[in-house]
Amino acid sequence: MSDTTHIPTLDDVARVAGVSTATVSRCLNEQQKVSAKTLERVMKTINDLGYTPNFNARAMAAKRTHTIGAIIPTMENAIFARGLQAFQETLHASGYNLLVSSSAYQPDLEAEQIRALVARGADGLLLIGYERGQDIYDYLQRRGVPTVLAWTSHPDGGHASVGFDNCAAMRMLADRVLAMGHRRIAVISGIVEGNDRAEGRLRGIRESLVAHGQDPDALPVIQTAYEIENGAAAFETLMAQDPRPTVVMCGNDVLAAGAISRAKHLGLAVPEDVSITGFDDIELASILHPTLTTVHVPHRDMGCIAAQELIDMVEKRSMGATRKLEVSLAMRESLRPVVEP
Amino acid sequence: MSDTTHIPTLDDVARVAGVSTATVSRCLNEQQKVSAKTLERVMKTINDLGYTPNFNARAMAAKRTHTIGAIIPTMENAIFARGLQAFQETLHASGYNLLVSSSAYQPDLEAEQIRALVARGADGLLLIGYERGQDIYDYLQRRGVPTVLAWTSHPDGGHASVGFDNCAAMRMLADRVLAMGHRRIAVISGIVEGNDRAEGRLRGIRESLVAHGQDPDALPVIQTAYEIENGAAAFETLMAQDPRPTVVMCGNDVLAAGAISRAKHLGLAVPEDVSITGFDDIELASILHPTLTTVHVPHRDMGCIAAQELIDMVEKRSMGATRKLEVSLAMRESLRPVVEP
DNA sequence: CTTACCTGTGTAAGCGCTTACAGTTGATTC
DNA sequence: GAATCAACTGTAAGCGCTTACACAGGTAAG
Repeated sequence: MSDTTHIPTLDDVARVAGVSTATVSRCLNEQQKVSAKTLERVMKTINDLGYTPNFNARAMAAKRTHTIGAIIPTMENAIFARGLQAFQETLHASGYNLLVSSSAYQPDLEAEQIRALVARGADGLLLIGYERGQDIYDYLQRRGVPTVLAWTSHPDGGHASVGFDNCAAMRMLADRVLAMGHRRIAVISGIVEGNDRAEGRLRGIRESLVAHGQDPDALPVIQTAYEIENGAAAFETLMAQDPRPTVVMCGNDVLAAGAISRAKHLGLAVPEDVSITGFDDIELASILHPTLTTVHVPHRDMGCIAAQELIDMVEKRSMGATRKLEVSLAMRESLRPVVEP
Repeated sequence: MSDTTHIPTLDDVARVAGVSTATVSRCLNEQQKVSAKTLERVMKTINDLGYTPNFNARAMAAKRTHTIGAIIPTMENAIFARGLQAFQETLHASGYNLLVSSSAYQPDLEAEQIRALVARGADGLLLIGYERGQDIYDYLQRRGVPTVLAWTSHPDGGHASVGFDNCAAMRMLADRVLAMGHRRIAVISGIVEGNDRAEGRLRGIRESLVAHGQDPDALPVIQTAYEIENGAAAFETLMAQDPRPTVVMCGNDVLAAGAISRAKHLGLAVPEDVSITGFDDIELASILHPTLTTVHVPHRDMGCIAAQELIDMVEKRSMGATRKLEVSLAMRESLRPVVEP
């Protein structure tokens, strides 16, 4: 046996089956255009030879890849896992494949990955949030790549998007916190720069303060990357103030998990000594001790709808709509009313 | 402005810059073969035109993609996140891109994705575990695709692999559990069928029991998919036995997190009423309450080494070695000695 | 018996790159 | 001054597919 094993091509199949390459191609892509007899013979040959179509050649000739690209800010924690899973499942059901990249919250890396996915021939793209350079939107438009923005709700509906209003959502939670009598609020926020979701959430708290006659500029805020350890460190810093905050509102559940963990180390009881809130309602939120009060985001719905929207744009060249989903509060143990002294 | 915007190709660049396509290609791939003057002019043209090379055409002509594929069983939880992140970073540093798919622990889906990645021209593959059909290994060999197996240590070193001995690792933990006086052990295992890691871990416990003169067949075991909720449900079932186990050993940290959460709901104190152990030492393990005693796996090292190994195999056509990493016990609060009655 | 049409198949022209090979030029050597 | 060579650059042949178009043969309609 020679070691120069030949990888079978469509030509090989055609030759062995005694038909033209066009017919083999039709057997693969448009079976109804081929007679039953020919189809059977060709399929048998394909099997015998162990032939697999070359994806790149296919993409090149057809100018279609049935591939959708998605770029998410991080894969390290579960923030996007559930939504992306639903996105993937919906795509798969319609015969599309998903290619995922992580941008590590770096705009230039995201730009690079967008170009890479487009260069690979992605039929459409899913991006998180709306805040990015106009040049990127121009590029996407020029290349004619349908794009859906998720996890956000674009202020002026210039783009197709599926998400929710981060600001209004967090404001709803802050309203509740204030209604419970909390007046000394501190915040652990994600990095706001270049992240419209984090910015919106923080703004929601400030707006709520204003509506309740509080001074938003007096609000203690620490911005930090979404990692458990960062949440823990920020919590400790915030609790060193005098007087201590009665509640620490976190930009997401991961930061909140860090805060709760550190509270325990510091000998602080949650919620007796200090209340803590999160955002996202990932699985983690309900197994923490205490269970975490947070904003519930319909991740699976978001993923499904985004996929449907994108497929529609790809196949019908439609414009793509703006879909706004409702969020709700998940009231659990980690938040409770201020006790009068 | 017409709406039939043309996407610039290498030909366009060549024409505008007044050189041949070969020269443009050289500017992109082997700059040292081009004169400084030509290079500058071509690069300027590329910029002016906003040209991006077509990945598929490139892959086709060069028969190289600088892309590595990885198929992991799940993206839903963080089990593989850290290792994969390290894998990705190491690849990136050497100019390779990573394509990730999730097989959802389904062997046939994994097979399908292997073919898909090979069809896309992946230069190499990372797979988790060694247990899969011989046909897949044959296929990979025939296509000449270098492959590294990770998260496992293949019994007979027929394949390149980077991992650890799941059986020995879990046995080490079980030895410790037994040394602490526990005799009523129960196990929440991952699904063993088609998962050599889960099988090895379970076997490790049994081997330890035998070594300590216990009957391995009397061990209560529940097999379930790696999800928090499943761990919780299994825990409740196991604790319904009479007499109750004094320790519940879990196949990984995710199951353990579910067990701890359910223990709280049932009013059982951990570790006072029952000890719980995990496996993997993901970030979650140290923020649980109580903190989780588990087996620490060097995920980052594993990812880095796997990447280096794979690149070496791709570029030097080397055979690929078998690398076995050491694991250690992370002794935390959730496990404690049995208290004499 | 034409004419028209439908079904199934083949021919061949690309898709946008890379690269072996073949020049062309100017500098260097004897 | 001819020969040699190095440094660039161009020509053109694919890479493995899809698909517009052409064509053959059979059926139905006039």
